[in-house]
Amino acid sequence: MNKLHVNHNHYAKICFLIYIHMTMKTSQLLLATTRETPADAEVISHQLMIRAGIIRRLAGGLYTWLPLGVRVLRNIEQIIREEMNRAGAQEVLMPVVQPSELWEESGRWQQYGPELLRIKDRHQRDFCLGPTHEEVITDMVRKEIRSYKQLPANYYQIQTKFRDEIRPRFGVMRSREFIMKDAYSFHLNRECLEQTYQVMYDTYHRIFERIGLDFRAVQADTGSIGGDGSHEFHVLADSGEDAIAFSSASDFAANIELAEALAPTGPRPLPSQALTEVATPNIHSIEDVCQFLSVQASQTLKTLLVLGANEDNPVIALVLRGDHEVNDIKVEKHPLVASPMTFASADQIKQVCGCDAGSIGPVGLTIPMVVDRAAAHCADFVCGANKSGFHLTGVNWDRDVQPGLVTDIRNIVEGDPSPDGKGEIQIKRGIEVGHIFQLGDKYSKALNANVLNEHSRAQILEMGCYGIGVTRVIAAAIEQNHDDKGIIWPDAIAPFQVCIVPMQMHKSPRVAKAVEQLYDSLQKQGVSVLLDDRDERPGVMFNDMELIGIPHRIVIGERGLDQQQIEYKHRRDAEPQNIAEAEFISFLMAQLNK
RNA sequence: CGGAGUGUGGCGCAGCCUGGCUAGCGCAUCUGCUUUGGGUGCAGAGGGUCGGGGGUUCGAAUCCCUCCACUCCGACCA
Repeated sequence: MNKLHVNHNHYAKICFLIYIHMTMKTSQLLLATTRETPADAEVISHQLMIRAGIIRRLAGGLYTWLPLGVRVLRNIEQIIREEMNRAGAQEVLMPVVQPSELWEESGRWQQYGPELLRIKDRHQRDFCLGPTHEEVITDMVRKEIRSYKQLPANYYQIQTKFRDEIRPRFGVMRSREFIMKDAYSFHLNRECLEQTYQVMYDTYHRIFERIGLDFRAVQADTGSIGGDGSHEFHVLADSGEDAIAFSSASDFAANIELAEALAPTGPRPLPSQALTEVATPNIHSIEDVCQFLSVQASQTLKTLLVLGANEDNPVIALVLRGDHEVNDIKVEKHPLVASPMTFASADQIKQVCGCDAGSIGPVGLTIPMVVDRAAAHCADFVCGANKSGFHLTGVNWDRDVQPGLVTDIRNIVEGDPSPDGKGEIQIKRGIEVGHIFQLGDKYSKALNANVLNEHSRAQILEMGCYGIGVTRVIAAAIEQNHDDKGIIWPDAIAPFQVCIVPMQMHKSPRVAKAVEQLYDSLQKQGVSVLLDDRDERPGVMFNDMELIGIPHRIVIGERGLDQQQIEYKHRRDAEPQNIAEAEFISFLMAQLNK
C-alpha cells in the first residue's frame, strides 16, 4: 500500500515534468529569430537554423544549441533511444576525454592526423578529445565481459564527439563538435555479427522513417576503419556532399566511390587511323587537348603516375579515359599501388617518361601500367607522346601498345550500366547521416578483447559499429523540409507540434479566454503547444511561427469567435480552414494523428 | 599547408585610398504615442577604448610595422 502510494507520487512528478516540457508560451521561451540572413551561412539549413534561433556560433565549427534547438535534438534522441533499446542495445556513456594509451594500443595515436585533437593534462600526460569510441568501448568490454554466455552484446551512447576538421562549414552539417549516437556490438563469431548487423540495418530504417526523412541505404567503402560489410544512410538533398549512384531499374544504391564501373559492352572498335605524332605546344590539360585537336574528351586517354607499393616498381602508370575521374579508393586496393595513393613528383615523371606532366602517354612506357576498363575499350585515341609538347593521335591498343593490366579504377558516371546488370546509373546527392560497419577483429585484436568460448579457450571478439550523426540529422531534415518562409519540421521532431496565434489577445478578454481554454485542454491532451502570448502584430507572430516551422497552426480572433470558429492551417497547406469551436479539439487530434 | 579577404555599438555595414569638427547608417533593444488578420508609422533614449600592441604625426578608425582572430577559395596538372 505504502509502496503503491510512493509510486503514484513518483508517477505524478514525472507527468508534471513532461507537462512543463511539452507546452510553452513565447514570453517564457528564448525565441531568438532574426529577420536578416547571416552573411557566412552558405547552405539553407545553416541560414534557417540561425534565423530560427536554433543554434548560435561560438567559434569555428562550434555551436550553442538554443532552447528551440535542444527540443528538436531531444526528440531525435528519443526516437533513437526507443529504437536502439527495442533492438536490444544497452545505453552507456563514455568520456569525451580519452587517454593516449588506448589509442597507442590500437595504433591510431600515430595513424590519426591533426583531426585528432590532442591535449595534455597538468601532469603532461597525453589525452585526446574522442572523435569516436572504439578504443574506449573495447577496453570496457575486455574488462567486463569474460564469457561467451554474455554475448552478443550491443552498447550505444548519445554523446559529443570532436573532430578537428580542416574546414568546418555549413553550420552543424560539418562542425568540429557534434552529437553522435554510436553503438558497438560484440560477438563470438562472424555469423552472429552479421545477424546483429542486419538488425541494426533494419533499426536504422525504422529510425529514419520515424524521423520522417527521405533517405537511402547505400553500399559504402569501409574506409580506414577496416572490415567488410558497410552501409551508409543518406538523406537525399541537392546540397549533399556525397554522390550516390542508383540503378534506374533495381534497388541497387552505392556510394559513387564504391560502385563498380563495368567494362563497356561489345567488342572494341577496330583501328581505322594511323599512329601520328602531333606538336601540341603549351597544351597540357585534357580540355586544352580536346580544343586544340577538336576531339571529344572520351576520345582521349590520360595517364597518371603514382607511387608503387614496392621498390621494384617505384612508379606505376594509371590510364583512364580523358572524361573519367580516377577513383583513389579503387586504385589503392591494387597490389602494385602504394596506399594512400600519391602522385609522382615532377622529377620522377621526368625520369620515367622523359617529359613533363601533360605529355605522358602509355606508348613506350616501361613501368607497369594499370588501365581502366573503359580506357582499354578505346580505339583511335589521343594521348601524350612522352615527349614534352607532343601528343599522339590514332593510337590503338595491341597494335601500338599493350594494355597490360585492365581493371576498374575510375568513378562510375551517370549513364553507365548498373553493376548489378539491371538498368542504368543515375547519380544523386546525399547527406550522410548514418553509417554501419562490420568491423571484424581490428580493435578487439589490437586491444586483446577476448572471452572464453564453450571449449574454455580464449577467443578474440568480432565487432560491429553503428553511428548516427544526431546533429547532422537536424540540418539534413531542414535541407529536405523548408520553403521560402522557413523550416517545415516533420511532426516527429518538431520543437512544438502546435502553435496558437491569438489576434488582439491583449485587448480582447474574449479572445484571451478562448485561447487559455484551448491551451489548457491541449496541455491535458498531452499535445506539445507553443502559445504566442506576445503583444506583437499578427504579421510578426505568423512570420516567426512559420520560420521556426511549427507544423500545425491555430489562429483565434474576434472574427472567428463571432461565428464560433477556430482557424487551423498545416505548415504545408496553402489556405487555412475554419473549424467549428465545439469540434475543434477532436479535429485537431485527428490532424496530429495523421 | 597555399592563395585571397575581413575585423568599426548585440547583428549587418559605411567611413580608410586622399589623416582633421562631437565616428555614422540599417536592423535589434528601451520609453512614449500610433497601429492591429501578414515583419505599421512617428518621436525620443541607451549602447563604441574603431581586433591587440608598437610606430609616424600637432593630430590616426584612416598611413607604417607586428601580433591575433575569423571568413572564403584551392589542395587530380597530366
